[in-house]
Amino acid sequence: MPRPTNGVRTPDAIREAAIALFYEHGYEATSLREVAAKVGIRVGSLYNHISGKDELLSSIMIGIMDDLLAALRGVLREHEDDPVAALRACVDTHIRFHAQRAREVFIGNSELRALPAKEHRRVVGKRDQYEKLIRGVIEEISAQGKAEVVDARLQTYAIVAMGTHVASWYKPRGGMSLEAIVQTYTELILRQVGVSSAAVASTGS
Amino acid sequence: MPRPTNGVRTPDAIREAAIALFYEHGYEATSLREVAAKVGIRVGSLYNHISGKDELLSSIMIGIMDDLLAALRGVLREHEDDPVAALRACVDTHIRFHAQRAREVFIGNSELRALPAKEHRRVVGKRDQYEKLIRGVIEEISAQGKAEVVDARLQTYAIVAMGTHVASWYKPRGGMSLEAIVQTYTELILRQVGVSSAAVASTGS
DNA sequence: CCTACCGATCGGTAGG
DNA sequence: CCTACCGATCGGTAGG
Repeated sequence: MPRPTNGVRTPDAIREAAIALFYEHGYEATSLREVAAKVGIRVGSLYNHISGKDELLSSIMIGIMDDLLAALRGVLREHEDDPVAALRACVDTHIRFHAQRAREVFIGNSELRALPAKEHRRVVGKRDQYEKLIRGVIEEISAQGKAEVVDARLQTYAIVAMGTHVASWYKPRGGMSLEAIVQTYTELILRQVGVSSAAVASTGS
Repeated sequence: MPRPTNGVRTPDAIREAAIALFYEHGYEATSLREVAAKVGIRVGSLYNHISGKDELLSSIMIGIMDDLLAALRGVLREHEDDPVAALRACVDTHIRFHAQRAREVFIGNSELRALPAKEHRRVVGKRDQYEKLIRGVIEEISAQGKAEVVDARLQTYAIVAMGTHVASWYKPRGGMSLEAIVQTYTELILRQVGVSSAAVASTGS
């Protein structure tokens, strides 16, 4: 029965503290005592909210993948009829998500090996689903003759890699606005997929 | 005075064992006892060859960056007169290096935060140099009017990100040959930089 | 949510 | 290169 003295629920505070510390020092290098200290409680009290350190990591990693998948699915539903517009929306969502939730995304990519086997498979499975959705859009564009696709799998990887990379350097108060980053990357991706100018213009921003 | 009983120098064996374990479990999750066991000695004996766990990590990370920089500089020297050919060579070297030395590259990207401040700065400095070299090539192509550069920094990032990503999935016995991966990524990068077909053809492989 | 404690393991050292 | 050991810290638990 945690006291919500400051308006923040203890489970949320634990999650936020864990994200900040796992991001900054890594999962293995973070002790539950540090997490507890950041929340303002003692280590024993953590166990009223979590079952263990690995479950804390698993919930963060599965949560971020679920949110990412949900965001992509939502965006695809809005553009079922126009794959070029869908690709633009995918890139937009992908880059924004990776920039805005950079810490969780970074954890998701760097701590996979720290997960128990079962949770490892779940996270990898969700990542595969995500890639398959983007790849499907690229193949649709190709099937409509609106792009010159060389290798849909590698071209999907190129998109994924950009997001991961953005998450590693983007800072909200950095030199470049998120809008500008999204716009530039969208342009690069469209070039890379070989979308013709006509197709771009017909759905242009 | 280590005995070279099996033809492998103990320092090399320690380095190889550390790379394998840091890659598989991470730096913090790897104990020096595991490293020693893999080499076939006891933990105390490690200290005849290393000064500490962090120095072991630092030497791996600085070593990989030095090798990567040297490879890129060598390739640039061969194409000083033709920036489009230089870019092709950069991508070739970048992808091959990241595929062939995937474990070290992965460590280099995931364990930066585990480095002492001084070594952290050194590694980041070398990475900045690397990016600056690639960016310079892109800007040269742009200055010669042979490409449509949108943002040289982000386009450099896109190249770097692909290599990092390749390092995360490439397996020598995987389904796709390294040759095919290099060829596809080169094509994608050239598209992305906006190199005109004529310029590509004039230096085509 | 706290105090007090557990066994296990860590990086590193002494001395040979 | 080995044995034997150090203090520190870890994740987790008992009992309140």
